Amino acid sequence: MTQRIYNSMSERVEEFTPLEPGRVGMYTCGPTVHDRAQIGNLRTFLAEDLLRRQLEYQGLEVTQVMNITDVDDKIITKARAAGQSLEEFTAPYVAAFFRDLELLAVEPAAVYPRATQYIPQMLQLVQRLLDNGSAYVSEGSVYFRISSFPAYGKLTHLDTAGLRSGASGRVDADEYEAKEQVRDFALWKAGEPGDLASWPSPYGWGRPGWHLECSAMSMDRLGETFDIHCGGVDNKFPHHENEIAQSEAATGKQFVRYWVHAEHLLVGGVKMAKSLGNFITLETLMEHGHDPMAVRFLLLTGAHYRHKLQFQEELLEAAERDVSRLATFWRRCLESEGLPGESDELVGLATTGLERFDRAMEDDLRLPDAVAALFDLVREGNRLMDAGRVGVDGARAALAALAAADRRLGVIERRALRADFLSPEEKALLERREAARRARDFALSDQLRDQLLGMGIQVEDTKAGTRWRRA
RNA sequence: GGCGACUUAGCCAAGUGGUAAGGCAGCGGUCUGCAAAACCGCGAUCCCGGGUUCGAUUCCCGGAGUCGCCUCCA
Repeated sequence: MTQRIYNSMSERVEEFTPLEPGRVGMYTCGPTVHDRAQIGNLRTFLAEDLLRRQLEYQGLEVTQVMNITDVDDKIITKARAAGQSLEEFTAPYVAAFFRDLELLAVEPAAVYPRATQYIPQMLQLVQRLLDNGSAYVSEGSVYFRISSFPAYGKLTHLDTAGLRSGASGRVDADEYEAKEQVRDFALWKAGEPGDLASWPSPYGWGRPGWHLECSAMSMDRLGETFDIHCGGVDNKFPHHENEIAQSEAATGKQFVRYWVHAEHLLVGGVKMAKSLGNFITLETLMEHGHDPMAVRFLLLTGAHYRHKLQFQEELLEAAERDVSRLATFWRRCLESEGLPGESDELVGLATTGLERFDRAMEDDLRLPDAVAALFDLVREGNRLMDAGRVGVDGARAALAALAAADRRLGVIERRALRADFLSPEEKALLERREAARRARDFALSDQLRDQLLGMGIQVEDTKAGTRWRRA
């Protein structure tokens, strides 16, 4: 019943034991709000949601912190171009981000601190680093002196001395002139007074370097050593490596105990990214008629979180069928309450099904495997129900197992219970069809059924009577 | 150039030293007035070549291909 999780630092699956029994501190790198999140970003947040839900399922009390980066070069450039303040420019993207999370049933973090609210804490951290010789001031900026931190590179296992600076072709060499060494990174960037992103500091006006905020916020909210730090794989280097350096150099303590990284979402074989122009947002998918629960299901179960996931919009159709199948079975269990049936093979199947699900989840969140157990349960449950061999106990047990799984999966109940109501016109159509069908006027009955389907209502005739659902 | 990951049926994708989950799609049935939902049946020499082993898809070596990171990145 203990959780196992892959730790990027050790490069192996480890047993998870929190620093403080029963409580977990979890920091998750959040969005930089210069644009709408694309679904590759969302995949990472969903993986983090899955981990958090799993830990809570195991009875742990999780304090999750997710930062919002509301000051960085892109934001500054765009805000300046729009003639807006940082706050004005980022507000709509912050709102859109929270809306996406809510649509995807992501459980809210305890706090969402923003970089612009943490300037004092960041400056304190900079001062500590200057005081102990880990940093230096140069031309109004402050840089971290990597040569002072021998463990640098321990997360990504890179030999930074041999790094080919600029190998990615993304860096302008001029940027390095003020540094002692090319690999040193900025803690504080010199700026101009009165600029839309400039704060006073002992080193002059300026703004924080990107890595600094995560160290300042995480240690402020979770302590100088905390349990879990998550993010996308592309944040391992340099972001997380730099966080480790500046945090551990400042405190002399281990910064993070377990590093958890989610893999990329690929499209057409390559990483989905804003800069590549191959990105897609949740909003777009919804405009295409896709259900957010299908998006959640696909991003979470389409592949294990540490594996790349090939996104194709057609896969969402399959995901929709999957979610619908689970939700249909859920409702069928609800409706089975009170049926006589025989007791009750389904009770045992529900138990073993959930055990299989839990076992897979405990082993580094192997959700794709866990879901297979769920589908086995659904198939068996349907089979037994078709045969009239399910009673109250079985239905309840199956429902309980599904609910337990859904505490992690997070799609079944939401889909099963989603607002289902009929407009007066729809209701009238349904009643007319009922009357026609009773009169065995199948031509009219079928025509009305087609009409309803065109309106998104699937009509089903069962032994127990006619029912309907939103297709 | 350095480091790392991946390669399993039409598609997505689990997994194991003893001949391979699940889903979607497809085909054939059952049920239904017809559908829908559901159920039953049908599909894989696990990238290639060596090696270790009684036995490898699973471990080791080599090769091919794809992808990621190497200071914007989830």
